[in-house]
Amino acid sequence: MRSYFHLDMDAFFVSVEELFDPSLKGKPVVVGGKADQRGVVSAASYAARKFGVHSAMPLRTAYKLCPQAIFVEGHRERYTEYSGKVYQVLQSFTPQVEMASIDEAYLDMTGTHRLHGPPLAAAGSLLKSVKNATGLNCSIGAGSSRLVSKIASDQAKPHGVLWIVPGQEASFLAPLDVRKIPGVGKVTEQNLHACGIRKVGDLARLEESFVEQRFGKWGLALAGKARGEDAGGWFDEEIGSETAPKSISHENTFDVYTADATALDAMLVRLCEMVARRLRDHKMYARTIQIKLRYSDFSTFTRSKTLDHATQIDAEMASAVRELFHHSWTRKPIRLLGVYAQSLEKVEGQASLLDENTTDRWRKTLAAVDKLRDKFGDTTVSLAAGMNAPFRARVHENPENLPGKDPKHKPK
DNA sequence: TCTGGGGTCCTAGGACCC
DNA sequence: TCTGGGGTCCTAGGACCC
Repeated sequence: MRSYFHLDMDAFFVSVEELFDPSLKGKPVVVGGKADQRGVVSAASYAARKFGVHSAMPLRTAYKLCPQAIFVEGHRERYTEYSGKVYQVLQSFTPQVEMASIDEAYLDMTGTHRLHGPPLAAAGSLLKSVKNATGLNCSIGAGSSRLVSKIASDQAKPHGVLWIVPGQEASFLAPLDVRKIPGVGKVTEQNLHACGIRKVGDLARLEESFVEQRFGKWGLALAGKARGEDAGGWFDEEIGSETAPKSISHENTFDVYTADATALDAMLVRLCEMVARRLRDHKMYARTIQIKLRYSDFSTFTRSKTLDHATQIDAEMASAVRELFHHSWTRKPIRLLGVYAQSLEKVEGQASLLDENTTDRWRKTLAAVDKLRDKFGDTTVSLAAGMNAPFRARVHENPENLPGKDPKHKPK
């Protein structure tokens, strides 16, 4: 019998902000941006949730529901730092740890009974260790599958522990709404409701053949989940197995919608630079390049192109992106632009369009550019001219970016 | 309700090949 | 020139998660 923990931080972003500003404690707090900004709620404190505020909700809606809430900008670096601290605690508890996102982790506890004792006691002491080391609350679910432990941690919130005794999985799951199953969102919930399926128990009772013909291949996986099994897909993978990224992307929503070709081009190039930089950091190459356009009416289009060789060079990406963009843009004002790198490979494309010599010069140029950006900030060096002037990187004469002006980027 | 940004996975049609 | 079937790649879109 296998044994898993799922640990989930309670209102993670809000709790980290409270560490830096204790006056926020107990108050309705919304992390994500100012109340009148375009954007959505990243996290809401429990006090704010009482007013119906929840993550992914537009900030303006949150303000209407709870005008007295304190709206704060997020601090990504802080969350990453504290996520790392949590990971350290978990690592010292057992090596079989996998962070599933910035604020949750799975632990494979199989065979740790002699070391840590029964699940409930082990989870309780882990909860305390996390609190002591970070000052943050979490909740832990324990069960015989990753899926059951995940659903259990959700039921345990806030700051609780819930162990589903082996054999009791079905009776634990049966009364829960189908929406509690990870992977069942708004649409699937509606589809299930339309068949009269509201509770996990309703789903578990159905014939497999019926579920398969009604919901396709993953309907089968769904039926398995209703019984608490890690059936197929991601849940089946071993805990701690390092996986390389499958895609790398950046997108930007404009404060003011724009149809200005120069501004749009500059944004596309910037997005390419950010994506290509991260490809180089991962030592990966992309064979498929995709763009995303969103117009002011929120209609959204994607266009992609598979290159004959994989690349990690800004200007090669930019030229593919420009081509895609100019073939799809209707010249209406744009709300969002995105650039995506897919079909990632660990090795460089063989049939590069550029000859060896050129490729090599690029490599050196980009390595130098990456260093400059590390030192002076991402916007210091731009290859905005792209293919037209590939080796004339421009250092902006912006005093903000010069050494010594910004204490964050002290020259070495 | 007036909707961010980073991802993963799945589906489905068409091209193309054997 | 009326037309099989399977496999793989490419492309577009969408559901879902945090």
